[in-house]
Amino acid sequence: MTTSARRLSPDARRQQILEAARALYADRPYHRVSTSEVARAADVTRGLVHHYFGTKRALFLEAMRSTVVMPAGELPDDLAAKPLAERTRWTMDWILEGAATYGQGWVNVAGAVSTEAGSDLQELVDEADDNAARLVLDALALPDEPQLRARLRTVAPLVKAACREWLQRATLTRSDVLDLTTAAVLGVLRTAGITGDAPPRDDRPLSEQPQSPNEKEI
Amino acid sequence: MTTSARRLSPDARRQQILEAARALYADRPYHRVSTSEVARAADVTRGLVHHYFGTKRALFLEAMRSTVVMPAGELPDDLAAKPLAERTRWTMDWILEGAATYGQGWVNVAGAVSTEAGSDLQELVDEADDNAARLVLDALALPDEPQLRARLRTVAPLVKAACREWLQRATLTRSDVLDLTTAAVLGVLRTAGITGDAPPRDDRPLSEQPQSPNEKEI
DNA sequence: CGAAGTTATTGGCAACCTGTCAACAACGGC
DNA sequence: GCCGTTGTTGACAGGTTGCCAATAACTTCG
Repeated sequence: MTTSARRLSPDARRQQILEAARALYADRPYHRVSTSEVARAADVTRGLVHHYFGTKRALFLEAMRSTVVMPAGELPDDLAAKPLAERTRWTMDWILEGAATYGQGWVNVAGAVSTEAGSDLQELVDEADDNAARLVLDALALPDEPQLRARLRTVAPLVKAACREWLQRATLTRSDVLDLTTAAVLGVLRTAGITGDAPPRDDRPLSEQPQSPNEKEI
Repeated sequence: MTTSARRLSPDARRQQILEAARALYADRPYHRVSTSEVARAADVTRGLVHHYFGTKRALFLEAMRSTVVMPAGELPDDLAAKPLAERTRWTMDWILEGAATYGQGWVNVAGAVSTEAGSDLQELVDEADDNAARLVLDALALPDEPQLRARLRTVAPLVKAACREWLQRATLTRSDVLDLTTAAVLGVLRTAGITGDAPPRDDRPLSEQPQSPNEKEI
């Protein structure tokens, strides 16, 4: 309840409004929170909200950005020598730890509905997933090749879905999710020729699998 | 331009309006399509739209439901005898085939942004993912246990993300996605103790993996 | 210390949107 | 052809967004 009848530094005001918006969007979706409400919650005029953020959508996006990004803690770096499987498991455990504490927002924001391809929200979530992928690559001491990162990006939504099954539906336990996500990451990495403890020579586990039914390229 | 000045059967009108809504929502998000526009596109009055669907949100959800559901084609059932890995690969290939043709909508609808936990859209997407999971279980001739289905539900968003990487970003090829999703499904199944009857080159299961760092139950 | 300049903040205006309802008119049955 | 049924319309009320000129708070300078 900061007394806010008077003048404030632009940064402070922005922050104050953003905080109010975050709180409101935390339990109601976009189209059910009006700028008037945000303004009232921040104890300012509606005009001021538009003065700082221009449009309601911009405010929403900026409010979301802070909850979507993975909370970057520091992971133990003493596991550089351990085998890939173990490193992966540690990393996933570390991510789950973050999801359980900070990640209410990160888990809930599962993606974007936006048949429109270049949606603003889609971009935001994609950015967050890309960050998560890069983060995992770094934790596993793997090279940051774009193709490899693309593969890991696809795992991010799986992790989020698994966390929802665990935290919201309680259909899976924490160790279930740990097993699940670890297996997924390792499986995906293996398709990129990364098997960890095996020598860098790609032993192509999928190569000996049956031919695809309708194998059209691209 | 169907002449629609005159009376129509309720079903026909509903369908007509729904189609118009689908077309509009196909390239613009919810909050940027007004009911007036839908009405104009359907060549009816705005009042009629509300008469049939009550609220704009209801119209939106009903329009989405048709694009979110996986197009259920028939899969070849002559692979009952083949090993699990091959069955999985066939199934994923079949899903990718559907995604490439019908699934523009299914792929784009990646999830729901809705910090609000019980969002209507979230429910819709969850329902679709659950259907997909059940579908895969059926294709793989696996028992439909709730726990197993929960695990497979988490793979659905990964498949969608992979399809987006393939179809929209072109960062992965079709066979990349096929490898990726197959590996993910197999990995996830393995965590449920399903290794495929025969021991198929099951190199390193999770059993001999290192203990979890902070293994807190639930 | 007072005046002038900055600029954060306000209040209200205009356009739009959603949801509702009574009135109208097209169609089918008798 | 008349009449009841019902698909369809037009308009009204409340609420929302975006914008802008006016105002007032704070700072700086003479």
